[in-house]
Amino acid sequence: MISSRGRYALRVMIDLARQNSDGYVPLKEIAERQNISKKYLEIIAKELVNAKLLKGVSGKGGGYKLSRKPEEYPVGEILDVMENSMAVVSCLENGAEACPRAAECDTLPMWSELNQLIHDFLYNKKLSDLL
Amino acid sequence: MISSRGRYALRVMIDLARQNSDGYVPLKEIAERQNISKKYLEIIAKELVNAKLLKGVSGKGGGYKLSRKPEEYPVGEILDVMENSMAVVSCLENGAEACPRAAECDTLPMWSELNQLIHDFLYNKKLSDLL
DNA sequence: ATATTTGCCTATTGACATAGTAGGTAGTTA
DNA sequence: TAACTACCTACTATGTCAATAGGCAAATAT
Repeated sequence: MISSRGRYALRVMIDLARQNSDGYVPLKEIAERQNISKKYLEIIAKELVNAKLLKGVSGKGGGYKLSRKPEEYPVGEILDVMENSMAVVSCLENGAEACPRAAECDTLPMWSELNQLIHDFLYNKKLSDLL
Repeated sequence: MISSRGRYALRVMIDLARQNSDGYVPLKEIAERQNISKKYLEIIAKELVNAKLLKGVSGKGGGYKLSRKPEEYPVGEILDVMENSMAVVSCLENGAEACPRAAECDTLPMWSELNQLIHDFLYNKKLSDLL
């Protein structure tokens, strides 16, 4: 299940893509347009900056802007930054310890297949497809 | 993310399908074979009985058995019983209150599409495919 | 009848993630 | 120097998940 953080992050990215100004857009404006608590969006924006998906500049005239063109953001990448894990089962999480039952597990192939299906869907979909 | 409850439920169903006896299989045996706490499996088995996926009989000689043939259990149905929600976003949950932003939501079509993809995958896959 | 087996019911615990709030610090421009 | 803006740390409330514990009820074998 995609959390609020992930969904909000997507809305911030969409909002920024729509402003398509070369300048920086303050979070206050985004929060008002999207009707989301600015305080909460700060957490989200910070993580997007850490992951280099956004550029942030402090001070008067500062704010956030996209660091790439909208066509170059896979939706899945944005969600991966925000979500704790996008894997369908915990044993397929990135960095999970190898399951001792893996070789005999009757369901692992199914989970892998589903995981791939979701991954492909979300990485083929681009931010520009949501504008 | 599929929880332990969902994964364990699937293992119980697979185990029962493999015993293919007409009699009832006590949970104690399943718990030992699958190496899962019997107490915890009781919770899971109860829910499967409530949903009519299993038949349970108390007393000596009692236990559980499948109420259909393995080919007639979609994996998705088993998981739906155990998981709180299988929807990718909360606004698509069964019985969710209608989101006021639905008409203008830029991401809803994508979530619906992904939701359908997952649903189809899990309902086309049958318990018999996991044996 | 009675003991044994087995499912079922209620309650509780600890751990963890999520959603959100609050207040303050530091950087940048006018 | 004033105003604005991102960023940092900490806290709280709520909910879900995984698992345990003890006892009751049903059904059978002896």
